[in-house]
Amino acid sequence: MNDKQLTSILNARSVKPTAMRLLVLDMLAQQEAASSLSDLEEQFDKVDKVTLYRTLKTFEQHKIIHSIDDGTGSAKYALCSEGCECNPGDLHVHFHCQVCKRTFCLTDYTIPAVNLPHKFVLKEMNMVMKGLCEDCAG
Amino acid sequence: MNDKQLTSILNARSVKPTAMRLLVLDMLAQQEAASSLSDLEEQFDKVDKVTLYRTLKTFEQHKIIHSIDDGTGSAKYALCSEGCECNPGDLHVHFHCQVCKRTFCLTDYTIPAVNLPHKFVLKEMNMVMKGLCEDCAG
DNA sequence: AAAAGACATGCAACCGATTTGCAAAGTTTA
DNA sequence: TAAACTTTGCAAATCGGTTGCATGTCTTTT
Ligand SMILES: [Mn+2]
Ligand SMILES: [Mn+2]
Ligand SMILES: [Zn+2]
Ligand SMILES: [Zn+2]
Repeated sequence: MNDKQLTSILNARSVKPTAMRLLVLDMLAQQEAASSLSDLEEQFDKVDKVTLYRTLKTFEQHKIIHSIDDGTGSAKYALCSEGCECNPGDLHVHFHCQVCKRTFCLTDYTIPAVNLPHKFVLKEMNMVMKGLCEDCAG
Repeated sequence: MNDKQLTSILNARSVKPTAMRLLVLDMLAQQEAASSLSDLEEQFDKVDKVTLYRTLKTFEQHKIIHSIDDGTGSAKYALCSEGCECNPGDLHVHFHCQVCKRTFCLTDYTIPAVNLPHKFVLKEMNMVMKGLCEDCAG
């Protein structure tokens, strides 16, 4: 993705397009699986972990990325689709491969509805499937 | 639950019923919501966190309890139902209340099936709903 | 019963992921 | 330009979870 496109994503979410943010956004856009803070840190020649951390926080707050709790103990991050508001209706299932350890957004798989007990109010959901991904299932 | 019942639960899962284990199991049986290590620690007058930790690990390995990753950063534990083998089929949905911070087992709500993309193999699942529990929804 | 073995417990210290504090650098505003 | 605000970098703290190791307890063997 070119600089113009990256900048416009940030602008659309009212996040100032600093050099650092453009770099991080670009890197996120290149990933095929969701990335942890450490994953991203490794892919930079030199970057401050805390700045990266805060950049991700900012992105998350402005719905540029969403964080995924796949149960591994380290949060993963992936780009939100354009116009995503991270509402329960927008949410998709995530898949964590136990072999290659990658976590994928199954963006076409919406989380099935569960009707809760009486009076419970639903605000958020998290659904993670674990097993073998297509590459590892052989 | 009386000592005899607690002992038989442990025996049924081949876990030696030590004084400590009986105490912990009794405490778990009294909870209406899933408990974290710290939750349990607070409820004892005096207990070593590591011993408590290892007791929970042992219980989990022997399927006396299951652990719940509700996304709060601290694992919660709750008793398994009798004869539970923690298979994908046995699994139920969990609900975390964002107000009172309690996490509940919705034992009657099985996780709905999602048919994964071609070649993906499912081994485990985790589904957590978040929002307001019946007490907090008012 | 004494010795040996096996398992359980307690305390200290470590670990990885995340978060905070604070000062320096960079930007925007007046 | 000077003040005000935001972003960045480095150090250090926090937090939940985990490991190492010595001690205690209970069981089995001699
Ligand atoms: Mn996703
Ligand atoms: Mn449960
Ligand atoms: Zn894989
Ligand atoms: Zn509640």
